Amino acid sequence: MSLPHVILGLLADHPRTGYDLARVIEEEVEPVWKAEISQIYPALARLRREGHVVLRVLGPRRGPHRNLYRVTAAGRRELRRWLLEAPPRPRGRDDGLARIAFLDTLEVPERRQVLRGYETTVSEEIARLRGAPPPDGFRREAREAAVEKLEAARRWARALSGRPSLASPASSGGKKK
Amino acid sequence: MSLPHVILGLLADHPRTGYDLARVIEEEVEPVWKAEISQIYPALARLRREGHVVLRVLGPRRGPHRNLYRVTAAGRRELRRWLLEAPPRPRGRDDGLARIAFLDTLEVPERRQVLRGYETTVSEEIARLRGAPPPDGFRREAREAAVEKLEAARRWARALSGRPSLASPASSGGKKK
DNA sequence: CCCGACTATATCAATTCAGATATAGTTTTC
DNA sequence: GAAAACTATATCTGAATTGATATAGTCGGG
Repeated sequence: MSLPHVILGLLADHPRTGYDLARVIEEEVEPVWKAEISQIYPALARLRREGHVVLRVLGPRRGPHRNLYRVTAAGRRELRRWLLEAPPRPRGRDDGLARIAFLDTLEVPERRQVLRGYETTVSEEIARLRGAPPPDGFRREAREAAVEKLEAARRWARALSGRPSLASPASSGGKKK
Repeated sequence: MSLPHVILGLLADHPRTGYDLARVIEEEVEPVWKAEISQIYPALARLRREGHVVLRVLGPRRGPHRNLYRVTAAGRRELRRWLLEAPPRPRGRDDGLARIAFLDTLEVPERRQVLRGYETTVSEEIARLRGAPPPDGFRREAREAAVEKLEAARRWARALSGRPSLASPASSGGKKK
């Protein structure tokens, strides 16, 4: 849903090849959006069909031929339209938290183990993002926001696994049927 | 990737129908994982093929016939295996933040508008989750974690939109690349 | 000169996900 | 007593996403 617009946003800066887009997305946009190279070529083809980008082939004078994509005026309009549109509800999907949601079925020591595993995964991701060179402009801000979210998750996990008892939290309101 | 395991986790509690699973996922698991009803039936069929659940048909004595699914011992083993497995790196996809990453291309007043839009969307989601009756046990904890993440995003958005200047952030301090 | 690494474009199959639609009985409401 | 809403199962289309693979040129070492 958003990939074509992420591509338009990157191309708004300056023209790029598909391969280049894949690299920039991985290095600079990644925590906020990600895409495999195999997704990018079809997306570019579609953007081209819709007239949002144009393609210039750089002949194979030195190197393999390169397809350089450039945003059109229509592409910039579409980018603008998308930016001003209200974002959809957050997707909310977290493999790590999904595991924690079903911790009831494990013994207490194993619960601790899973929580530590989640904490580790989150910490690794934070370190990875903090270690990488920060992008410029609002791409940096957006990445920062993603890190803040991860740090909130880590704080939460630490607080929970630091609790003396990891008994199944009882329902405070009593059970309904 | 995780949906079959979420289903196993819910069935570990007690047997349920597909429709019931859809309802519980939406009401109790949602911020952490979500699934349309159209995803659940195929997932159940596959779990059945793999011997992780069995199906008992409740004849249409009163009402339409209901397919009640129950976890098998193999299903519980698979659930346990998945719970103890290290979670993958967080997916990191956020439509709202993706917009913010490309704010450079807009005029300053519009940047503020987009930030407010993000803040609103996040706030609405928090309110929705806080308003709904909390689930039991670790499902409640996991939802709480999801809310913490959302609140971190909101704090970040507020801090940014409260800034007097929303000029494109230069590589702060750093002397260019 | 060959090997491996890197740049580059591209396709394929498989899965996941979203949205819509079809059917049918039951319960609630006007 | 008819309409509307709810429970319930199920399928279909299309799009998004993932992971793997194929091709081919350039560049630096050994």
